[in-house]
Order: sequence, then structure tokens, then C-alpha cells
Amino acid sequence: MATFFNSVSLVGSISDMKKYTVQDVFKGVNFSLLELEIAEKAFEEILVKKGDVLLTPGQFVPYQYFVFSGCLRTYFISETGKEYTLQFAIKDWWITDYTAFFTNEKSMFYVDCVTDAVICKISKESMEQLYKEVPQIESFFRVKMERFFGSYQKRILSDLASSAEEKYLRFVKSYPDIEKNIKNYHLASYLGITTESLSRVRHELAKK
Amino acid sequence: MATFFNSVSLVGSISDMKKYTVQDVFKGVNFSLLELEIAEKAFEEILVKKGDVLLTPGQFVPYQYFVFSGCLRTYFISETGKEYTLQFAIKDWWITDYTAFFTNEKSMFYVDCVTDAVICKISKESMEQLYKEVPQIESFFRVKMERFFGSYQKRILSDLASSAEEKYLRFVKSYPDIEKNIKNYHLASYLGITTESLSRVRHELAKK
DNA sequence: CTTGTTTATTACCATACATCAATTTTTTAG
DNA sequence: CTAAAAAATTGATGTATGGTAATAAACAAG
Repeated sequence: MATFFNSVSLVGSISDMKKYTVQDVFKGVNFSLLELEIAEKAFEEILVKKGDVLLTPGQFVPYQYFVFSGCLRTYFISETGKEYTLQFAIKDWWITDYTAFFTNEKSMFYVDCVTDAVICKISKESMEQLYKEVPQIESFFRVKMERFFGSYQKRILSDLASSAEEKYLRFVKSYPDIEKNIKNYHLASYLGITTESLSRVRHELAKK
Repeated sequence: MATFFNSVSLVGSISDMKKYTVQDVFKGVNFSLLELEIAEKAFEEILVKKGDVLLTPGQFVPYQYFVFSGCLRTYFISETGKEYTLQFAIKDWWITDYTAFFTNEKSMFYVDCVTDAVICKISKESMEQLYKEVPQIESFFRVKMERFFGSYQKRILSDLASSAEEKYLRFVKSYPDIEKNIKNYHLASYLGITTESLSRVRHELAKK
């Protein structure tokens, strides 16, 4: 099934190809040449394949990942063996187990690739260094986290107040580009319903 | 019922009583005397009463609130008239509609007082000014938001993966000091179940 | 203390979604 | 293109939680 990041299909750094740059990562930040150079060094661009696992439960979380292309997800497997998807990440999103990343605790989650992807990774230490050397970046991330926070808030509300059908509709409306990339069972595990229920929800909606 | 903040029971600033200080708000921050003075000015300490409403849906969100004592909550009322509680805040917590606060959009939520409380409020403009004048405070809030974020993440997971009973047990274990302050229907609206179901859950647990 | 009001409990029935199992459709690999 | 595997659908049935209503308990005001 899923193959582990360290053991397979790590195609390697292609940063010298300059397909993507740090400026793609920090859109809107006005770097000086010096700052740009500092930021460049903090990143490593990598290719990953569908099924690759970037993070497993029980590990510390040294990196966060920025997605240039493709689709990744964070998910959790309960004691009963069921999968629950916390987050998907497509182009321009960041992903990792942020709770563990921030607190230096061990992760509860898997992060894996739903499709082949081009991503870059940055370590926590590099991040903190960057905050000091390029103060704009601390603000940049603050704003990112604020938005992220907002999306979590909306989700909590949606989970509390909505039926399976409503949650499904909200998802496809909010994230049409994600739906294209994922299997039904991925989406079901995000919505907190079974694949069977998702199938029935779609069937009902199609009739309308 | 609930009385509006602007219209009633605003006991007024008692900052000259020096019961609480900005140092209580920013625990761990080492202020210079000058910085302390700057920070002091950004705050207004106020007494609020059970039922007072600090924020209503459709309003812009000029303030965030820090709780010195008492209990507040953020909640949402759906089209069907049901209440869903997003968050409670007791001593040392911050509360507002952060999504709207950050994005300068109108709130979807009410914030009201579950009990009489002593709080202080700070405006978004003051915040941003403070970030500039006391850089430690931007870091302070980043860490706060990181923790907040983590609690939201855990909640999303709990909502996805847990039964009513499990969610209840998680809540009382995580927030024993909150449970003391709130009515059953407050807790039910946070867990996303009915008061009847909460009552049954407790009944079942008592038998064990 | 008494009375009215708010909050919590209990019982009975309804429903959304889960579970299990069989089948069809789509995707993948040779 | 074909065969095997993975994913999605459909049907029959089970279960947790919701809805309604009646009652009881807790709280608040005079």
C-alpha cells in the first residue's frame, strides 16, 4: 500500500531547476535580495508520489510542507481502525500536524499523498530562524494561521449544526478543487460519514 | 433575558483599582517600563453581568476580550433556531469571534456572559499598534493562537470520531473548571447534542 | 417559606446514519 | 485489450441520538 517517504520514491531536490521559488511560497512578501537568499536556504523542494507517507503517528514533527502541486492529507486512525481526515492540502496550502509541530509533541496523525505532488518542506528551526531574519515572515505566518483558524472554526460549526448532505454541499462549494483530487472514501472520512452514506447523499442530490 | 452590553450593567472601568494588570494578561512577557505603559493604555477593564451580550451577529468585531474571572461563551444560532456553542472562556482565556476579528468581516456569533465576569477588552487597532511597539507581543499572540488552534484541531477530531458519551467525558476531563460554570444546555450545545441526550449520557455513566 | 420560573429528567416514538453483504463500476497493471 | 484489484453503489436491517411531551427538580423573587 502506502510506501514510506524515507524508503521510496523520493525523487530528490530539484531546486536547481527553479520550477518553483520561495517567492511562490511567500506570495505578497517583499523580500530584499539578502532576505530572499536567506529564505531560499531554508527550503528543500521535493517530489512525492501518491501513497507516500510524510508523517506517522508517534513521530516528532520536524517539518511543515508547502504544496506547489498535487494533493496531500492529514488523517487519524482511531483504535477501532477507522480513518478520520483532518485536512486536505492542494496548491498553495500548508500542511503538517500543526498541533504537534507547534508544541514539539509527537504527532497523532499521518500525512500522506493523495496524488503525486511537488512540495517543499521547511524545518521548525529554519522557521524560527526566518522569523528573526525576515520579520515580515512572522507576520505572513500569523495571517496564514488566522485564516487556517477561521476554516477550522467554520468546520466545527458545520460539524455541529449540519446534516451529512449539508456538510457535503458545503465541502464541494468551499473546495471544488479538492474534490477533483480525492476518492469518495477520503471525502467521507473528512465529513465523518461512511462511504455508503456519501453515496446515498449524492444519489439523493442527483434526483433533485 | 439577555441584556445588551451597551444598554445595561456596564459597571465601568475600574482600572484605577489595579485589581488586575496587563502583566496578568501577558504572563511571561518581560516588559520594559515604557512598554508596560504603552500596553496599559491599550486596555480597558470592565465588569459584566450574567446575560450581558458583548457581540451580536452582523456586527463588526472591534474587540477581543481577556477574562480575569467568570465565564463567557461564543455561540451561533442556526436558521432553525438552535444554539451551537463554539467556545467557552474562563480565567486567563481570550474570547471573541476571531474569524471576523481577523478578517474584518461581520460576526456570525454572539458572545455573552454565562456568569458575572471581570474582563478587559482591547481593540484591533490597539493590538496592531502594540505589535509594532512591543514586538514580544506579536510572538506572545502567535503562541496563544497556536494553542488555540490545537484545541480546535482536537475538537474537530473528537466531533468526527466520538460518540456523545465520549465527547462528554473528554469535555469534563479537559475543562473541569468550565463545567462548574455552565448549565447543561450550554454544554449540550457545545457537544452538539440535545439536553435530553446529555441527561441520558450522564444517567448511563452514573450507573457504571 | 412559598410560589413561579427555569432547568433537568424520563418515557415513548421517529429518523438519520451505520453496518453488513452483495453487486456493479472504475481503475490499475500487465 | 484484458484481467485483477480497488472503489462505489445498492438493499436490508440495526442503533444512537433526536423530537415531543409530561414530570420533577432546582433556583429565584417576593
